[in-house]
Amino acid sequence: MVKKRIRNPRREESLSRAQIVQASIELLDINGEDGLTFRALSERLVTGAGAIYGHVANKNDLLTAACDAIVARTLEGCAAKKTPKSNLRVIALGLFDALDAHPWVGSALMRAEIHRPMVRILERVGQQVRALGIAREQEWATVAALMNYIIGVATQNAANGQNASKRGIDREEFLGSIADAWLQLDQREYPFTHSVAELLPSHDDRVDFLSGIDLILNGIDAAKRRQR
Amino acid sequence: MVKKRIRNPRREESLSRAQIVQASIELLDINGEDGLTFRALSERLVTGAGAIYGHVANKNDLLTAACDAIVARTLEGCAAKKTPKSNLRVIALGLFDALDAHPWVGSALMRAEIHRPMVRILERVGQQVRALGIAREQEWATVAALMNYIIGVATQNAANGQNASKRGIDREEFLGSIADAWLQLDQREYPFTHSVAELLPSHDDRVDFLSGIDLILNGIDAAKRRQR
DNA sequence: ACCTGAACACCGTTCAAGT
DNA sequence: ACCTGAACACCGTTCAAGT
Repeated sequence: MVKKRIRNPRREESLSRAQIVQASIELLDINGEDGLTFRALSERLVTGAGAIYGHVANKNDLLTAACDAIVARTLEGCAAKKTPKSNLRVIALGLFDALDAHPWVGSALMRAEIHRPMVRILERVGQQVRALGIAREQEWATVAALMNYIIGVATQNAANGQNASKRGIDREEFLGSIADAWLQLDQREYPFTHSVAELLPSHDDRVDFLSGIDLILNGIDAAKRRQR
Repeated sequence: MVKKRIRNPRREESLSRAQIVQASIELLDINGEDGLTFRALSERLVTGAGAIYGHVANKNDLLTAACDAIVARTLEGCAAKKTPKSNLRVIALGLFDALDAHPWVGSALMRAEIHRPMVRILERVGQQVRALGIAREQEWATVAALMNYIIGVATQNAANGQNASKRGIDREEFLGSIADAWLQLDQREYPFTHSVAELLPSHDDRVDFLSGIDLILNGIDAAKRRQR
């Protein structure tokens, strides 16, 4: 008896890159970084794994595109309508919340090279820093300080939330377990870590995040004062 | 004819975790992040792949341990003997150079959770920030700003160097290719990015890195002045 | 007790075959 | 021209078999 291979019929409408990117975002939101595989993706799109390669160069390209879509949407929602400082706070908080909602974006953003999504953030932050009117030689370092602070702290915060929910506990409980680990370290070797361990579980992430932004903005003011 | 399975003789001295971590560092230095596989590692250690699991929980544990070894060695070389500000500069530059020499450390450091290597850096930076004598409520944000700046910028710099050498060009040429890509963006949508593109290839990474550190330290001074 | 290495259940990516 | 899906060359991890 000959086995008859039954091949699924050809899909009627062709795939689009936007469709693929949107499905990727959904998979990443549901299952995190590991949730994005070509098998899961082709199943969700009801197509063959190979078909995706017609619209996307490889997995890294796909992850970058998904990340870029989130960043673009987020920044669109942050109109620059007030003072530069207040605009910077709005951008920072917008990204903070976006990374919290899509925890995989943080690590995608930090993956090597200065990709398109990074350039979007660079441009938005850079415009506002320039509007502050500081010396050109200081601009680059200032923008770098702000961007790294925003992305670094927001990514860490998102990872904390994700780790907590993965273990079925809330953020405070999760931070408490980290604090416990810190308190087990040798007190003489780790005095600073010991002393901040107690504060860790109860601190308000968004408030602390914003006060760090203000700290850097104060540094900018100090630099401006000095150059006069 | 019966095939006689020839099994390699049992290794005489047992494996140690330190040996495994050192071999991992060597693989990572040679071939980057992808260079670390259990097959390559067991070949280098002349053992079976499974044997490694007696000393290491999984691949992530192994990568963290390798990263931790580099960070620990680096910080040991940064004795805190002068003023807090100057100590912070020494620590920052030490990490900058270590990540440049081992480009895989940056991404390992940024991988989720606040691991041991991160705590080492937290402690060193925290001690010096505390010595600056700022208000306790500001400490956390200050330390976060410094740590994220140091790790973020150093990681980006290391990735640039690695990407350049991977493509057989030098750092300046590589940054030049990024600048070209930036100049292709719509000038009206990306005015800031356009205006800094020219400066990108020629800027001195270490000098810019240090001036960012000073910017944050200035913010600390400003905060201190305000609280008096 | 600890190592050995085949086996397992996955990956990303390719490409002949189909429509 | 574009999709389909088996095949390929890898992974990390496990575990029966060996010493």
